[in-house]
Parts: sequence; structure tokens; C-alpha cells
Amino acid sequence: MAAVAEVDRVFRALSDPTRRGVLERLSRGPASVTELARPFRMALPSFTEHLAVLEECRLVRSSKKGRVRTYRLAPGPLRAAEHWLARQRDLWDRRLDQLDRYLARMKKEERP
Amino acid sequence: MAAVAEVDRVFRALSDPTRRGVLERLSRGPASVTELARPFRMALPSFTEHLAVLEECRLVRSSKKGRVRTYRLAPGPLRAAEHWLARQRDLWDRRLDQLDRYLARMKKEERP
DNA sequence: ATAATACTAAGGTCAATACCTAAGTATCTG
DNA sequence: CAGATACTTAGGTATTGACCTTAGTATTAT
Repeated sequence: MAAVAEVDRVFRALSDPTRRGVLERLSRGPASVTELARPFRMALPSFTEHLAVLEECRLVRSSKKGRVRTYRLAPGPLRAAEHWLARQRDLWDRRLDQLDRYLARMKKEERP
Repeated sequence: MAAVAEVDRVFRALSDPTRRGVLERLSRGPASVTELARPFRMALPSFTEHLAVLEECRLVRSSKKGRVRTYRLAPGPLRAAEHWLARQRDLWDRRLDQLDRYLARMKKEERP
């Protein structure tokens, strides 16, 4: 049940293009807040809220050294992410199967 | 850009457990509104709103015959869904690579 | 020491979400 | 045709989300 809420939050986090953009940037390596914010036309406090969302569902981690906070992708929830990814893949696969069956049925009914 | 909003909406749709539940149920075959609603303790109008969300981002399709509306998974946006799925997989893979490199670096620094 | 940099905190607006109840409208069933 | 069934419509509330500005604090550079 906590797992359900976790999945909720991960999907929710991924539903925003700014946050997806951050994840993509971070997949090329760690970066500071300012660096991450640069591509987005948004007040910094608004932007850091996005970072907080990503960190709350543990898709990223951060640490501060001096005045610079550095963000990186989090290794921890990888398993969780991969878990839902796998489940989703299953879902789409089943869906595809169902479509196949449906199309087959249609074909049959086409020439009775 | 429309594609971005589309991905937004799909992730948003998937961020609700009721809606994911509906998708999973539908992956086992079509079903009526009442049938889909049964497992959820929720007023019907609230529930049908979830169905509307799923239909708006075209994850499902519906048709009405008599007084019964039947929902099924939509074949149409499969390509879009698979597209983001693939991109996501890429993302996690790159992330995993990055983690590998990071761990390798840590190991090196451990014994200088 | 002063100024610039890199965030961080506080609080405010506005729209969208996720629920609800109550009251429809069709369609079937007896 | 009367009542049950299967949604639909309308409208209301409460929370959350995504922005904003303004004003901090802590660090580094000159």
C-alpha cells in the first residue's frame, strides 16, 4: 500500500516536463541547481520546488558543499522504478495480446 | 510539443491508483462502467470521471450500446506509450551506466 | 570588509483534481 | 406502462500543484 503511493508519486513526478528534463540532464551526470535551472524560464524558487519533488520520491539525491548543492540520479529507488517499468511492460504486452486476439476475431467475422 | 503534453497526460493518468486499476482490469478484456467501478468504494460520478481522464488521453476507448457503455484498452496510442516506455528504459539504462561509472570511480579513490 | 553568488524561506495567487450529493435521461424488464 | 438499471449532468467543496515576488542566509571572490 505504501508501495502504491510510491508508484503514484513517481508517475506524478514524471508527468511534468520540467522534471523529466531534469532527469534527462542528470542522466548525463551530476549538476548544480543553477546549472539544472538554466534551460528553464522559471523563477528559481519555482524550479527548486521541482527538485524537491524529485528528491521526495527519491528519483534524485543531493548534497551541499559550500554554497553549491549538487544533484545526481539516485541509485536507491532504481529497483522500484524498474519494478513498475516491468509491470507496465507486462501491461502493454497483455494489451498487445488482447489487440491481436481482437484483430484475429475481426478477421474471422469478416468472412463468416 | 503536443507530444510533450501527451506524455504529461499519460503519466498524469497513470499516477492514480484507481486509473491504473482500471487499466489492469481492462488488460483482461472489455468491461462496462458498473463492472469497472465495482472494486472501488467511490460514488459513480467520481469514478466515471477517472474513465473520462483515461479516455481523454486515449489510453482507453468506449462505446455505448443501449444503456451500457463498454470500455476497452485503446490500440491507437500504443505507439506513443511504447515510445515513452522505450525512452524511459533508455533513461534508466543510462542512469545505471552512470551509477556503474560512479561506483568504479569510488573504488579507485578508495585505494589511491 | 564588500560585493557577488548560490541557494532557501515565506507567503500569495490561480487553476486543476478528486471527491461528494442530488437530480436527471435513456433503456430494459415484468 | 411502471419500476429498475445504467449511466449522466450539474454543481459544490477541499486539497494540491505550479507558478510568482520579496527577502532572507551562507559562502566565496576581490
